[in-house]
Amino acid sequence: MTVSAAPNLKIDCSHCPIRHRAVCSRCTDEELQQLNEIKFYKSVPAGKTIALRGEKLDVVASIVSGVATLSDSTADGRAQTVGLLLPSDFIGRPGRDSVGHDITAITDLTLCCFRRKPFDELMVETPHVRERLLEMLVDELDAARDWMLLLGRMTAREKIASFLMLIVRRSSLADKDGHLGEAEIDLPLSREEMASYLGLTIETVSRQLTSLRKEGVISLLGTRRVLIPDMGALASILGDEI
Amino acid sequence: MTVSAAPNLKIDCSHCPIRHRAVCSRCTDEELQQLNEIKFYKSVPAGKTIALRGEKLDVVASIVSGVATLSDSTADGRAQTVGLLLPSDFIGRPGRDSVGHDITAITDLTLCCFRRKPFDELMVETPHVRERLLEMLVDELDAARDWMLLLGRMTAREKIASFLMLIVRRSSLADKDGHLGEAEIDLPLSREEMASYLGLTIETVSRQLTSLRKEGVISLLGTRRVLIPDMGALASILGDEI
DNA sequence: CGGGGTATTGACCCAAGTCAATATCTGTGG
DNA sequence: CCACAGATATTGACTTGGGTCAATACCCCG
Repeated sequence: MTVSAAPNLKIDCSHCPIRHRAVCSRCTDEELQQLNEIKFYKSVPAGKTIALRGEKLDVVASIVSGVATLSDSTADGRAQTVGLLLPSDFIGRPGRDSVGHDITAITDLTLCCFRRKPFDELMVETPHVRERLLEMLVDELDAARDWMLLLGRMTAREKIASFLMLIVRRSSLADKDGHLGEAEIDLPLSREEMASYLGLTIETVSRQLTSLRKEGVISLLGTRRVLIPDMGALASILGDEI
Repeated sequence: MTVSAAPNLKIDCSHCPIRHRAVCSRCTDEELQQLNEIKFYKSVPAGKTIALRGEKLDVVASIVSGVATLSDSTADGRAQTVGLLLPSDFIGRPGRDSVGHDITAITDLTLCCFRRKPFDELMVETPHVRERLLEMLVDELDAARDWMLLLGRMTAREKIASFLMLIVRRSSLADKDGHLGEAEIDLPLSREEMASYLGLTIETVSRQLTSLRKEGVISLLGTRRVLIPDMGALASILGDEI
């Protein structure tokens, strides 16, 4: 899944799989050329902590492939995943040189990195990057708030259904909707990671998946692959009647 | 608490109580003058819905005084407050002309408003506004994610303690810290609104406040006023040992 | 001083957590 | 290719924190 064993090999932006969604999506060919000159790829192995809350991080990056999480935890160690970073998502907070939450590679990652200084300079000159970053930030804020509804008010069953729908939505790389018939997805997270993201325990995640399977809402093809024969049935769990 | 019965009376920016925290806090005198020309005040009565999710809103605003909330709800009506808007906070999403979540005035509000179009134009010209808005957005995203930890992992007791500490932090207008001895605050929210913000029910909020009172961690002076004789005791509920 | 909203308190219940026992994958070395 | 070990996932039995339902109490404000 990673682009190459040679970590610093650049692929041309025009062939980049996240070209149309990432922070560079609005750029002209000329602007892409500028980005191309300062970018560098980096591979991160699964499980690696990229940065801890408060640490300095003098690179920003787009996720080209793989999955990372943002997480926070209480003083006694209870952990909550507060953000899921999928391909095209951006790592780094504009205007801040430290990270707000722990960043962890869940799978092997390929990152398209920029040193903060040249990136910030470039942001001043190329409004297309600046505007897209602002837009992505606003989207993330909305998504975080939507997730607050899930964490604060939804039942375990609704949380699982919401998560499956999120993965369906994000796993079709193009944003063509549809998704009203059948869908088949690979879960990017283990049961433990799902539990952390949904504010549940492993056992409850497992039980709810089993229960949805027994009701025929989903089929489990191995432990990570899920077939959803009817997205409408899943949506109706959230009361979104068709 | 509102500035005036005449809603459109402008006060001069240099005397504005939120001058040093709001979106205009970085502005030079000259830039303030520009803002001053296009701003207008508006009063909103307590309880009024300012906008519903998805609605167009062609003004943006800073809260000068009063409290508003952002909220979201499930199809069957369970509601979660996803953001608390206090004086100096900003209403409106840059680059979007619709709102992402329901906005409600909790108390009477005084807003410092700008029509979106002239504000957007001004943002292009005055980097100080643009940068401050970006910074505020990043802060809001961090705060939303911190709240996800509260909603997903904290006990009712910890939620209440966190909320009280948040109000202590925000109610001292200046950001001088300290807050390790005594503090006395006015709760800006009713029990119901607190419950909505904390992902609890009214009854649980009430019971936890009673329990903290019985233990001497807080004193309730009437229903809205809280005396905290020792902030350290409150902080230790979150495991933040001194 | 009475009435509607707001808050507290009590009794009971249940969804999800905890603890514990298997079961099932996955990868490694014989 | 199989056996084995460690990690991951499932399932069961039991507990519990916080929800629900219901009865007061409180508190402004006309």
